[in-house]
Amino acid sequence: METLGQLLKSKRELKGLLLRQVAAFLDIDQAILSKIEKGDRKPSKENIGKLSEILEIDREKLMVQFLSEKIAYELVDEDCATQALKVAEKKVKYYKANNKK
Amino acid sequence: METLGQLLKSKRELKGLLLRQVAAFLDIDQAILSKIEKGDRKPSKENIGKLSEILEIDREKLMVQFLSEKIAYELVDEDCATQALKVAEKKVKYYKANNKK
DNA sequence: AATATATTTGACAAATATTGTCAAATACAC
DNA sequence: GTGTATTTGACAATATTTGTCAAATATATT
Repeated sequence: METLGQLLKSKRELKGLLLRQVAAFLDIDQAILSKIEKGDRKPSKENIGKLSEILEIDREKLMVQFLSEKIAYELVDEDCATQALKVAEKKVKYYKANNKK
Repeated sequence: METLGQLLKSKRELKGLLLRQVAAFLDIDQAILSKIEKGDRKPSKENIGKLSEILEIDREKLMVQFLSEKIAYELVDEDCATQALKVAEKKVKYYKANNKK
């Protein structure tokens, strides 16, 4: 299963861009971008936006990758992970329906 | 929709326990427990275990409440929340199937 | 193999966030 | 009113995240 980092790296290489170049565009140190690709650091939301631009990846697709990976990582050690996700889905729907502001 | 804090508070009151008593059992300051019930602070995993004991709530039920609330809170502002949850579910299943160790 | 360039890694500091402690403020019962 | 329970906010102590940098490693070119 492809990780966010792997996706970013393969797209970057496809475009023939260097870490240095992409990092400059994101305005971060290239060490951080390297770690993001390696999965050692999480990108910020701002990073995601910029990455979707420069690598021409659909923003929403990237965001889903990012969020789902974060959540899955948080839950991987929990026995009741799947159940928690189902309940979370209900809660999100409930909040969104009611808490509009 | 009932929050984790509301569940904890109603169970505590049902048992006629004071914040002070429950907090002592959890070995935390009662101010923290009050905030947990109010939803201002998150309980630790250890807290959850102790709470399930003293309030006689099924541990897994409490854990699901806790985790799902945390996740829902993280996602509530995201447009693609539901999609992210579905992908997260796949990832969790994938990790669990493969990463056994 | 030697050089040049790209990437990765680790150590560390700076900035943020979380957590615990305490006392004062508020609410509630009698 | 008094007494007790709960809530709140300020603050310190801790832990986590984030950024910076240089050295180590890998990769490509000649």
